[in-house]
Amino acid sequence: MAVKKIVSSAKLFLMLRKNNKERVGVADRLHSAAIHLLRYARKEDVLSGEGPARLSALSVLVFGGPMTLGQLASAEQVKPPTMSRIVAGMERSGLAKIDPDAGDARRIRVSVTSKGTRLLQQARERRIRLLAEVLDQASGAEVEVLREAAEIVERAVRAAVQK
Amino acid sequence: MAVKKIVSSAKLFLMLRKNNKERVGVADRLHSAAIHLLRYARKEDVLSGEGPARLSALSVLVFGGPMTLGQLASAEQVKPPTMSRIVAGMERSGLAKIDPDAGDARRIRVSVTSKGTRLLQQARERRIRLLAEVLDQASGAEVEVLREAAEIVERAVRAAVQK
DNA sequence: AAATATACTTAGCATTGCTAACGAAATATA
DNA sequence: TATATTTCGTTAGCAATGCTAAGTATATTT
Repeated sequence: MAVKKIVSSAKLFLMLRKNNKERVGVADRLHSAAIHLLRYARKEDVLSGEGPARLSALSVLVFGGPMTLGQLASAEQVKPPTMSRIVAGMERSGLAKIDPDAGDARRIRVSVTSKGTRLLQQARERRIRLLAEVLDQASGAEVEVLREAAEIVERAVRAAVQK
Repeated sequence: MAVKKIVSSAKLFLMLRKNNKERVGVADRLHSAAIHLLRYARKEDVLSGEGPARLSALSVLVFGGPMTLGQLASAEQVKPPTMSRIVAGMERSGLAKIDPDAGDARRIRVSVTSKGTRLLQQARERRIRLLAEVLDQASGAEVEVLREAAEIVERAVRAAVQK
């Protein structure tokens, strides 16, 4: 089968030999599951009238508080020119506002507006409601497994990014 | 999931919290974890020289076999014009080839080339290797939780999409 | 045979990613 | 102090990827 052919390529074969068999297989499945989950969830985002990059940046601002453009770019793992345009778009839409930085005139301070907070809240509700409906397929025990898995992934990724 | 659409999103959110607090909370965490996981993994994809949409479509072709453009668009949850351009790009890059459908001259049959298979293998290796490194943060028991979680998510999303 | 439906393409728009090149401000160094 | 370097953000321009509207060609239905 095609799956077997793919996984047995040279470098992955080495990893299998290193006792990492379980981790590689899980990484593969996890990757696939995350893709399918988000692809399904993003259907709802269209309703907000804003693109995915703006919604994601808005989320960082709402939960992380005001920050400079560079910090926002770094948080979103995007280059400064890209974030510059995303912030400009959010400002045009009235979702964020820009203020000069107190101590450094090169920097700008980006913060979310009340409209931005409202819009993000609605978008989050829609996505999460949709995913919660998906989880109706799962038993209580399975939901508990998913809760633990989400925490494990968050912790591991946070450690990897920081490294 | 019988939910009246007349209810405002705020009230609906409260309803869900009341009736289904656990699932909504898990949906939220799962959503966030999936975003962070994929954002981290996509760093590696740049090395392939192809964009995410082409890599993803290529993956569908490799694992699902040759199919029409419409089937591919449906599998990727994208509209036909979008897939039309993605397929054209894959053909220009020599990753896929296009043949006329035997029984219906309106359709085109898209299949992966050996170059496409090779490129996908390499991209998969990079992503999965990176994620497997991330999983080094996790214990054996945690990896097992993740394996189960991936299966649960795949099953639930597949059911939801089909519905 | 004619009308309708389906499959795909083309054209045109917006968003989002990048690099290169620029300006302004802060910091380091001579 | 004066100059050089570094840092922060923007502008310009390219490519990819999402969409809708509209067109073409082929199948299907009436």
